Amino acid sequence: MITLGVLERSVMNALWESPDGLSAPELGERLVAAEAPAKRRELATTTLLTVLSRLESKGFVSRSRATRPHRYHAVNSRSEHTAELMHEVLQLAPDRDDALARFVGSVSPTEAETLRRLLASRGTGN
Amino acid sequence: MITLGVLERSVMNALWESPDGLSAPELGERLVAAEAPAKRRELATTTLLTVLSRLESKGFVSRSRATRPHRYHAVNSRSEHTAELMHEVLQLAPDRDDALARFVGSVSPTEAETLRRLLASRGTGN
DNA sequence: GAAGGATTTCTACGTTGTGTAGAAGTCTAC
DNA sequence: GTAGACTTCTACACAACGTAGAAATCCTTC
Repeated sequence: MITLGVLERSVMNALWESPDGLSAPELGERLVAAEAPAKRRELATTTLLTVLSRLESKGFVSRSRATRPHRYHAVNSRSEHTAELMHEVLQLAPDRDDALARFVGSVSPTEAETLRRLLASRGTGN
Repeated sequence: MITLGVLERSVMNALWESPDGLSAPELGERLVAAEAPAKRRELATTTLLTVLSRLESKGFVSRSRATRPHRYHAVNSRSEHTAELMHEVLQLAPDRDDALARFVGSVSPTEAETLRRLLASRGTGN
């Protein structure tokens, strides 16, 4: 399964919260700001560029070369990403229905309600 | 997130399909049998023991030292494991409801039906 | 249109997780 | 108590990730 390292995840989080995308230097600012003051630390811009390139290869990030500090965007929203991951996980199980049952059995009542509403608005599917 | 390597996953699959657990040599047999004939290949028993130990550290496997070839059991069923993973993924998203919505939006009609049935039998939750 | 600084790409190294298994140690049946 | 089965220890290769300097490229300005 495609998984992300801790820095990669921070980067994605920053991008997900920036609808207009970010340049590498802007990204740097966001990341320091997001860190707990105790362990704030600068990351070299080249470091971020490397990570962004890798995320681009993985298909999580797209880059616009139009402007000079290139701008990077998250390809999918965080919700889409999460949903996709959940599907990947589910796909790995041969006993999908059973897994779904376990999953539903362990969601919070609030989430169960959300699910019900969503399924209702989806139509019966039959 | 806790993720498994490809051999680790094969091992877990074998264990999930063996309610009575497996010893390392038994596990070896299962694994060769499960491989496509083209690339069948023996794994040294020590290799399997290493992997099993690591899985034990990760909490996925328990071992019984009562008998001499130790017996290894999966701690959780595959469905439980899958459901747990799905929860982990969901937990990482700050916008859980949104992620759930995306998820539900992309399940197959059959799965949607399954979900409805499961949610119905769960009670309203209110 | 050449120079200089900003930006990106290339290259590289340390660390960690996983696959792999031999060597060394331990246990049990005889 | 010893041989052989079994386990633990140790080790190495390889990939992914974090990290960043060196080298190359690209605008801007003179």
